[in-house]
Amino acid sequence: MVRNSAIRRLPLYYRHILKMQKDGIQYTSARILSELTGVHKTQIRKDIALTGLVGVPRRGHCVNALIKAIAEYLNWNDISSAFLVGAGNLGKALMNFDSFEKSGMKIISAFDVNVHEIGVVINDIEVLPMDKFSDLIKRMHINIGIITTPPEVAQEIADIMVAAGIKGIWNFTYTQLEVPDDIVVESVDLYRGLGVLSMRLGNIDNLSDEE
Amino acid sequence: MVRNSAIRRLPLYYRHILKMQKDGIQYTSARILSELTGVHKTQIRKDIALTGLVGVPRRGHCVNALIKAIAEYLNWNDISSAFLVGAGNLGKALMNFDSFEKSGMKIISAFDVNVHEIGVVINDIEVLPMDKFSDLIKRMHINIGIITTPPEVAQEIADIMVAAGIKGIWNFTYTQLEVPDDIVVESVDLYRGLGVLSMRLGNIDNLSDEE
DNA sequence: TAGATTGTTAATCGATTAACAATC
DNA sequence: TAGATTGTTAATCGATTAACAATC
Repeated sequence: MVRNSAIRRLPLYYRHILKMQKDGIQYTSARILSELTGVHKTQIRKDIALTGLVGVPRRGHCVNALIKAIAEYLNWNDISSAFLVGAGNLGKALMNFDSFEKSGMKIISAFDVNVHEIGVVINDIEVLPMDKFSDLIKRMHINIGIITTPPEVAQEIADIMVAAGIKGIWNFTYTQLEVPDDIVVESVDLYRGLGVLSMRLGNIDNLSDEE
Repeated sequence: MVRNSAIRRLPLYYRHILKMQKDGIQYTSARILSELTGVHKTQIRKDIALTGLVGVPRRGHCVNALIKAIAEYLNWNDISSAFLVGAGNLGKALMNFDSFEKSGMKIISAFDVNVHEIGVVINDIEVLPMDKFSDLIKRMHINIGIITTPPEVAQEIADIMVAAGIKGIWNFTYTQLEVPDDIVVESVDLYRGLGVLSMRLGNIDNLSDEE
């Protein structure tokens, strides 16, 4: 079983390597990537090894080959289609992220229950009424469901998505979704990061008070 | 040094305990929280111990005391003021999150370079021109800077924030910010999660192909 | 060749889980 | 009392880092 922590580092390397390609650099090494990202060089070697790419001693890795290997490993070449549910500001923000397509995902349509949002087109993505969701998702080959609704309805939406045959859910609410084991769920819980920020800032204040 | 991983779990318990309070439940236990969150019960005991709260054998922990202890530990009681830079959709989405105030942070003003956004008021937060940023931040007691700009300008904004005396940065771009050691940075990099989702979905497809 | 880098194995570190005495 | 839960110490697990032979 490959560890998620390794998979999470690969997009980081990827962006730096992409920049190197743009700058016309042909070869890079674990040492260089380590300096750029702060990740230990042995870690980087192991992560690259996951992709199956073999490097050249004394020269490092070919930038073009690295890009290809990482994109292939992360399955970023064949793009999954996604439906987004909840076309509020957060939903709209995601619809505006063009570069998701470079990361293996394309948002095809958005859905909302709010009549004021229906018909709105953002970045070529139309907001449709929620009651068309199940019908459309079965007809099209949609793999990913994105949930940007209020937390109270997240589980309900997830259930609808699973019933419609979705394979992966990107959940932007703090609700912990209950889904079958074969469904991949990736959650972004903003409050957890905010806890760290708030807690660490509190410690700084307390320290200076003690001086 | 307290581990970030523990701090990240506390907001999770907090929400479940808050719900218990709402439902009139007076006592809870590590076993119950474990069932709700999926976190191991010993882990939960250790995390609660961090807050300094002592439980009652055979009964568990008092819900009200737990809420108080976690909020205090995460420093969620004294609310830090924040300035947000980048009033696009993502920035607006964050401005609309009222519940951040319950998590120790309040967004006071937003800033943007786009003249069309200036003057816009969202959820009582006004969007001001970026050139007023440094002046205002020095006059008010602002601890947190939120970056929801395009990634290319994130470092520049971070530099301005640090120069203006900000103590913590919540970074929503994938740019890896370079800041002095005493600045707390919490980053939300959407692409890293998308890598996991895409990669795991690819494996599912491959597995079914092999059947 | 000399030296920088790879890839891998071993050691360390930290986080998670198991075990268990103490307690009400 | 009996039994469920706490809090803590010990054991395990996994991830990170160090060490080093192989290579061009």
